[in-house]
Parts: sequence; structure tokens; C-alpha cells
Amino acid sequence: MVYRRTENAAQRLADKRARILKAARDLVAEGGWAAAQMDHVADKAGVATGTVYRYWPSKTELCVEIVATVSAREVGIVKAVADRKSPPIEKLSAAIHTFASRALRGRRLAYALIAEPVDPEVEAVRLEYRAQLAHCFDRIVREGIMRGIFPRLDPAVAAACIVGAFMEALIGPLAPAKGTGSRANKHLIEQITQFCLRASVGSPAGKP
Amino acid sequence: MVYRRTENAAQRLADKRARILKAARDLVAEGGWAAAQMDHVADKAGVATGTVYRYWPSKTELCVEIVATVSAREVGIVKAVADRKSPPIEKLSAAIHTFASRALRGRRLAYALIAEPVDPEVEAVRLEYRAQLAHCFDRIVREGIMRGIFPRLDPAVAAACIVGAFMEALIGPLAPAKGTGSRANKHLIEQITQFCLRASVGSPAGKP
DNA sequence: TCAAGATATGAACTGAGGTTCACTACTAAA
DNA sequence: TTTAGTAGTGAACCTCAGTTCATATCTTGA
Repeated sequence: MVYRRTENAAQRLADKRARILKAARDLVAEGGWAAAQMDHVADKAGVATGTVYRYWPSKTELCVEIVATVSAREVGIVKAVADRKSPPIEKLSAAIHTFASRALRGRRLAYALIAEPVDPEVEAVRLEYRAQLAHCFDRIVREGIMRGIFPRLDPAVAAACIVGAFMEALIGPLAPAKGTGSRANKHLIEQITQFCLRASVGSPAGKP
Repeated sequence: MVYRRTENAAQRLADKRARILKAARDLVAEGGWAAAQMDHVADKAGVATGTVYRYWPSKTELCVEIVATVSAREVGIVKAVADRKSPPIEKLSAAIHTFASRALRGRRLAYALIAEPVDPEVEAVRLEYRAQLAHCFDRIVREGIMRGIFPRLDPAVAAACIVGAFMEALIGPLAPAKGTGSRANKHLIEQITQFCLRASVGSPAGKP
């Protein structure tokens, strides 16, 4: 046997996989999926093209992993907000606010994950992400209706509208891209939150 | 000179261009941009691949024309609603309703035009379309605010939210695709309209 | 019917990007 | 210091889709 056959072997392999994954993720964050060409990924990771294929079986699987890891994190955060014991209105506000500020920090990546189509296999994971995100809002809306706080709207449609609204306003091509200042971002997030709250509750932040 | 050099010559050319354009548009409507490969377009139009290039200089220009013609029609319709002399609330409701029912009729095409990215040149036209669509809503919201009917929301953000909301709920991948029945569609459109109205006005259809 | 230009054809070309593989360089046990 | 096995390399390969062009076919005025 050669090379150390210790627990480190597996560790080293995982590290390298992660390094390549990070390189690819960074490229997507900079220029979307189009920027994540395999030779660029290799360059960014500081290895040769062929080496990438020692750690990832195909570009598709690499992309799937990017979507899976990043979206698991984001959904987890929003889900945590939805699981709180506070009133639905507060939860809705917090969930939108949380997601929005995080998405704004990495607009390009958020856009790639949410809106930019890719090949079918990656697309499937991406849609799962969107569905989970919508599901978080669906639950909040249901709770609000059950408690008689929200009007009788269709929770599924409302959830889709909420996701669509902040996606478009935040990271969509119509989003006011100029206002990259933190002040402008704050305003943007507040406006979006108000919009969605008013749509769900009938008045912003529960103040009628 | 050969072939009739009458006013018909130009007409025949225009007809053929249009026939190819329609073939391409139909393909996009069926399977999105990916389905609009040049040889498929040629097949659909009943000509050879090379013939397509006698009438269209490149795939890009063909796609640009698809986006331009279809979106000009849709924006025109929504704009007409926004230009009416009726109260902002009614206009907003009508604009969403109009756009939504039309988009539902051709979901795949609407999705391709609104959400599916393509190559940069086509993208530019596509963004112009979205911007014009948002602009219609921007104007309605502004008018509502000026008249003191709508709360003081940022019209640009609200417009983006409205467009995003109904896009996502109507034709986005999260849209309830199963409910293709006209009853389900009616419900969907109503819910979306209510959502956006409540968000802008504070109560659905102006009934507080 | 014929000539000449217009129109149509589709096989071949081209470039981009994902993938492979014969080869080199390295590591560590013997 | 071998040496067997592992990691790394990058040029070559393959596929796919857009584009071209030499050739064939058609149309109309003479």
C-alpha cells in the first residue's frame, strides 16, 4: 500500500472535493452558471481540467451539489424563522427580511439558484429549493388564517406570490441594481416586506 | 429579370419570413427556447435548414423578433388598461386580470418570454419587455398614491413585486400546473389579483 | 422551349465546451 | 533505493448546434 492509509486519506479527498466545489460556487456567484465552465473551475481551484474529474464525476453532479448545499443552508434559515413560536405576522416579516438581506449579499448567486435555468438534473434540485422556500411561507400563511389573523386567501397561491414578489424585486433583472448602497438595500427590503405583509394581512406590519 | 418583379415580390418575402417566424414561435411555445433549434424550425416551417438563413440572418435575430413581436402585443394590451380613465384600483385589478388570463393561455411561451434566460442579445429585448410591463404597474401605483387611495409605497418596488408575484404564481415552476381546468385557472387568477390588490391598497378589490 | 437569375437544399463545416486517457510525478512501504 | 500504487496533467476527443455553400430546382420573360 502506498500513501498514508489512515483516516486522513478520506479527509484529504473530501477537502479537495470541497475546494473544487468552492471554486465552482465562487464562479457561479460571480457570473452565473455560464461562468462555471470546467476548465475555469479547474483554473480557479488551481488544478488541471482532468483533476476535477477525479473528484467529481461530471459537471452536472458538481452543479447539483452547489445548489443542494447552498439552498439547504438558506432554506434552513428561513425554516427556523417559520418554526418560531411568535405570531404569524412577525414570522412572515422576519422570514422575508431574513431571506432578503441574505440574498442581497450575494445577488448573482441567489439569482442563479432561484431564477436561472440550467440542465434538467440541476433544475430538479433547484425547483425543490424553490418549493421548500414557498412551503415555509405556505405554513406561515396557513397558521395566520387558522388563527383568524390573515384573510381567507389560498395559502399555496399566496406563498408563490410572496416568493415571486421578493425574488423579482430583490434579484430579478428589474431589481433596482443601482442602489447597492446599504441604505438603498435597507429601503428595498423594507418596501418588499411591507408589500408582502399588506398582501397577506391587509396592513403593513400589523399596523392597520 | 426573373420572377415577377411586382409589389408581390416583397410580399412573398415577408410572408415567408413570417411563416418561419411563426414556426419558431410555435416551437418556443411548446418547449421553450431549447426546442427552437434551427433545423427544427426549418422542419416546422416545411423548408430546409439553409432556407431559414435566406430569410433570417441568424438564430439570434429570429429569437429577438419573436420576443419583440409577442411582447409588444402583450405590453400594448396591459398599457391600454393602464391608460383607461377608471379608478386606479379597478385599473390595477383589470391589468393583472388581463395579463394573467392571457399568460395562462400560453404558459410555456409566457414563461419563455418572461423568465427563461437566453443569449445576451435576446436577453436585452426580454428585459425591455419586463421593464415595460413593470412600468405599466408603476404608473397605476403612482396614480393611486397621488390620489391618496394607495398607501405610500415605493412605486418601483411595488411594480416589481406585482410583476414577480403574478409571474411566479402563474407561470413559474411553482405554479400549480395541475389545475389546468378553467375553474382552477379562474381561482388562481382571482387569488393573485386579490393578493396584489391587498398589497397595494390594503384590502381586496377596494372592499375594506 | 430555353436561358438566366432567383430560390431551395442539406451535407459539410465550425467553434464551444464537456469528457477522456496515455502519460508524468509523486509518495511511502519494503 | 527501489517500486507499486496513487494523484495530477493537459492535449486530444466527442458531441451538439449554428452556420455556410456548392449544387439542384424552379420561375418567368423571350
